[in-house]
Amino acid sequence: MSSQSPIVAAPPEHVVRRIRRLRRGELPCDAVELARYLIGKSVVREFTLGSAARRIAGRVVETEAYIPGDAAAHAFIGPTPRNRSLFLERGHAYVYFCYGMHYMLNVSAESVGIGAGVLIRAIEPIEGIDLIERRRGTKRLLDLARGPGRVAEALRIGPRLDGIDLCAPGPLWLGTSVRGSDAIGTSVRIGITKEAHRLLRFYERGSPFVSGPKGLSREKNFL
DNA sequence: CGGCTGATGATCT
DNA sequence: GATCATCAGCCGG
Repeated sequence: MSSQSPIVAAPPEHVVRRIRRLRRGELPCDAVELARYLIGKSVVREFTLGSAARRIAGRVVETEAYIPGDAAAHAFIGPTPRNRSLFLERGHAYVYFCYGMHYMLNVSAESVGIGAGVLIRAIEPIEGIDLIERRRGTKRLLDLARGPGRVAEALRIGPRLDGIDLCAPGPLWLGTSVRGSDAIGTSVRIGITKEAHRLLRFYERGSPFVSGPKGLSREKNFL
């Protein structure tokens, strides 16, 4: 596989329509387990464009867990106005602004009052690809949502979605997987300096939609 | 393909 | 004033 266009086909519309919203009870009540669980699941964005209802959906292929007591986690310093969504019951969105220009989507983990989350680092676009291309300003499929900043831009996620329930009907929710997922690889997390040795990044093995240095997503990381 | 860097602003010390 | 859970663009091999 080189720099040529990848052999990846989005599922046809009738398959995509089968996505069912995940109930909160289906989400593991543990950030690490949740991070693994979310690989292969769907993220669905619903919004109106002009007067038309539109939908964008993707398949999660890469996550990172930020666990209680983790110095690299935003929740580590305790609740603040910025990170309060991390302390919500599992399955809520924590959206924050980083590096002055990117938003990032996390799914709160654990139970109420415990600050933990799962960063969605990459998704494979499966529905509304034309809308994503327009928003992202590129037609390169692999660049549409590879990396957490790109995920948020692809899904039109901004500060207004911070704190919303991802297990309820609304503009953004988690759904079942549209296709069986491959084995899950593990590695250190990307872009942090504290707690850098912890193996809390998870990704779908072999997926070209996964972000980060190639060496982090190789065979050797499969346990 | 890999490595480097400037952009750009909220949050916290 | 430093520190970011980043990205696009540019440069070299």
